[in-house]
Amino acid sequence: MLPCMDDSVDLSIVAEVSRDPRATLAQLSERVGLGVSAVQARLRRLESTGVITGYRAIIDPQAVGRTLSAFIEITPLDPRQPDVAPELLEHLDAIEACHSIAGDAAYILFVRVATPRDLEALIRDIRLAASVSTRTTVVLQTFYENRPMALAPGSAPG
Amino acid sequence: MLPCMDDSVDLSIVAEVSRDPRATLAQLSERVGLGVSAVQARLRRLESTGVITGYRAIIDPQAVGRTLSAFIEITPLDPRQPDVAPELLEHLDAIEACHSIAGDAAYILFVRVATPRDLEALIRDIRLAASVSTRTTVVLQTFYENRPMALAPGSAPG
DNA sequence: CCTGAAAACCATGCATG
DNA sequence: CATGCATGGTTTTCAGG
Repeated sequence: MLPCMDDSVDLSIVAEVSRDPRATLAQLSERVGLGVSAVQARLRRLESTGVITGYRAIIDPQAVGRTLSAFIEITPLDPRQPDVAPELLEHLDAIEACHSIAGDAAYILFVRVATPRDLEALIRDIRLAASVSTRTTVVLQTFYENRPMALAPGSAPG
Repeated sequence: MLPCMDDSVDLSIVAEVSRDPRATLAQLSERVGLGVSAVQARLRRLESTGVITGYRAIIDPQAVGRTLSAFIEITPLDPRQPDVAPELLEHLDAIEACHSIAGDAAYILFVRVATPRDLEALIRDIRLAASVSTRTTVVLQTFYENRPMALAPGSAPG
């Protein structure tokens, strides 16, 4: 199933709700120039068809004690084994993202922990849980992240 | 300024609003066991002190035509130059995140584009805008991303 | 700092162009 | 598929503990 959008009004709704998902339907409706009920119906369709897959608050990692973040590239020790590493690691909640990549490693993770010792423990857990070697790159400073997608009209092929 | 939280009620609010920022104050208030007004006041304080820095809708990249994502490591051609690359690249809205890292490269970017040709153009733009060399790792599959932070009580040092 | 209540506002469903 | 209205729920503010 490949979710898809109808027109530029949907695109505007997605752009607005992407930036400010707590806006009221009334606010959205005047920003996109449509009645409240119409906006509500479209928003619900965008949610149920999987264009909008969820909502998040963005939390300052410092404020919740996750001061250290890192990228961890992982490679299965046994190259014949199937691609089960992501499932084997899913329970480790320090892992924020997991992608398979075209490069030296098989996967890359983005993780957040409190201390270097927590990072050490996490790496050990990852190695044990998924039987992989790891290569860790520590983040020194985050300039920006979670930037909302810029959705120019016409940038979405049907 | 280092934002910080008072107690476990704030932590619960952050955890809940992180997972579901469109929940009503009434819903939050029964999840954390406090009156609606108290929850509202705390939520506003968490926002104004920078613990909650914003809200986002999570959009299926496929649905908006961003089918290709990648990590781009960049290194300034002139190692003496100050750390201006992040500002020089900020206008490129295909860039979702920018971190400085401890590793071979100086920075790592996470980017989303529509096509390989767009990626090619983006890499050229990055090289020109910031006078950097690049090393690109294409994402083949995203297993998960944007996972909400798990906030166990007591995991946030004061 | 929390509570509770009054007023303004918003979401929701349905009937209608 | 969009609109406008009625209604029940939600947010907001403020007085009081």
